[in-house]
Amino acid sequence: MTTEYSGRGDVAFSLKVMWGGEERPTRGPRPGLSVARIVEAAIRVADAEGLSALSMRRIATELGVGTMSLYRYVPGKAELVDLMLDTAYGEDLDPERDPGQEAERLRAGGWRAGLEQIARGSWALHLRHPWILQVSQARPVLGPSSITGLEIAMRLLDGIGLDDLQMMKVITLVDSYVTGTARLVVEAGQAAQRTGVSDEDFWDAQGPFLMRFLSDERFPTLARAAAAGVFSGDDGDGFGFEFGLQRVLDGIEAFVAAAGRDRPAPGSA
Amino acid sequence: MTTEYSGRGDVAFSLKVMWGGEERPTRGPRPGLSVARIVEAAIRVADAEGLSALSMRRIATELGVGTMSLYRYVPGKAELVDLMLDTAYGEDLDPERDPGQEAERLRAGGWRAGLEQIARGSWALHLRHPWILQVSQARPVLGPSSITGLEIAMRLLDGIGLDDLQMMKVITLVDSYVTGTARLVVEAGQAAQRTGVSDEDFWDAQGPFLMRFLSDERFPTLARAAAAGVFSGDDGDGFGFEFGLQRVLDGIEAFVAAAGRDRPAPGSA
DNA sequence: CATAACTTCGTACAGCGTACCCAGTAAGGG
DNA sequence: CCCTTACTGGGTACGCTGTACGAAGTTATG
Repeated sequence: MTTEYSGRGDVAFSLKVMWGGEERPTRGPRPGLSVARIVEAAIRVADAEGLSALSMRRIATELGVGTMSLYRYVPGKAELVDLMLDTAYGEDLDPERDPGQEAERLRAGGWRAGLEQIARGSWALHLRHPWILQVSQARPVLGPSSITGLEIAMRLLDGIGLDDLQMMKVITLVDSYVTGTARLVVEAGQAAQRTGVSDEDFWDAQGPFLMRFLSDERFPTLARAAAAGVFSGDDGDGFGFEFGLQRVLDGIEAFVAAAGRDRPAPGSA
Repeated sequence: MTTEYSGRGDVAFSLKVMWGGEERPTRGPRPGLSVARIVEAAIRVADAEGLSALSMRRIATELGVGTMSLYRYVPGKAELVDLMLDTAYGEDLDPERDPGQEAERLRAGGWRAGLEQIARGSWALHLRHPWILQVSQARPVLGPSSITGLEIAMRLLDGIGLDDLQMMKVITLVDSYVTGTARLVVEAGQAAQRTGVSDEDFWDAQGPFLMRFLSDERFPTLARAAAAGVFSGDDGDGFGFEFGLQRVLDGIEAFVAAAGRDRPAPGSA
């Protein structure tokens, strides 16, 4: 389960580091570490071993320093997680291009293609950094990367006939769908590692009970579906990600078309 | 963040208790507790104080027993979580009605209305038991409640022109959307309690940085949207749940219509 | 060169899940 | 009837966590 929280602790600290960068103090010995290096190591550990393996001691070992040295750079684990998140979100952003240019690029193939590309990017990001899904983003700390991503998405949808609130809801819809599905895939993929139970042992244990409900007259539809191979795991479309994404985009497209009929977008007839 | 895992530990035990019930041993003193009472207490604690407050010691205190007594009934915390999940899933199920009857009832207003009702039920369940979203269901332990829910959904969609795999993908799509959105709402709602930072303090800390990007020329669209009140929190439609649900259902409806044209459902012309 | 600012990091503490073990209780067999 | 056996209750202890505190070492400044 997830037990790490974003946006707790010293929010001001996280924000300052994210937006401002670090400034070197003048006196005393040179710092042997940096916030960036700590965040990088933390992401490395979380990627490889999962969020539950991410302890301050583990990060310190990774960096070859004492545990408490980390607290010279970061107020606590909560702030570190904030920084990890914004750093990960920033991976796909080109610092050379501002949000306007990026949105323009995405618009080239139409807003639907652009939205699809954003969704696929987010999907890949979550598969690359599965721990993100375990961070409860109760109060998203608005770092530059997440803000930039949001601006790009809003700009992409701007002028197609939706008002600001509708644009926001469309973005939220796509994001909810992507994260909801990513959760299923990520968790299934890491099940063996995380639970300490191998796939084989798990299904050996479930087997007798599966047989039980497959032959139960109360579950005929499931029995038929199981026989058709529905439960045989990944079919190459990560738990129906592509299928669902197209349905979601279809639904949004219908809405945009209806909104355009009610109130034609500027520039159209 | 989430750090509890379903489907680890003694899976066979969880399944046995879920499907079989407990049998009383003959010798020795009568057990003062029962698995059901422990699960109930655990859910109570998790509902009220969040998953991070759910410790074996806390449950024992709640029940007025020693911590280690719990281990007479449950092999460990992992199995307890399995049982909590299936118990929660079972809340909306009427034990008097079998899946077939329930599906029939849901079909009365058409498959779309039925699916909408399932989605809304799942939505309410997640808001009632927010901790469910923090349990990483890497390997879902197939308890009777989750199986029954799946059978009902499959039966509802049966015969409308989709094959088994397509039906499953539709269900997965709706479920992903609901859980993805529920996560946003639940986490936002419990932010103050969980993070130990009040709404006021949080926004006081974010404020200066919000101002910064709202006046930044790189984020004009966000600035406009913020002025339009897009960020002012819940607008009565839990982060666009209803909006998104209708878009998702629209997308599914279009797909079903297309599938029906290709290969007419049995019973139609 | 003394001082103040800064560094590293060992130790300690409370809380976690739970392994181990012993004491107490009640039913079954002689 | 009582001893054996199976069971329940739960105290103690261990290794893990995040992190508060403070001691010791390093360096730029007055």
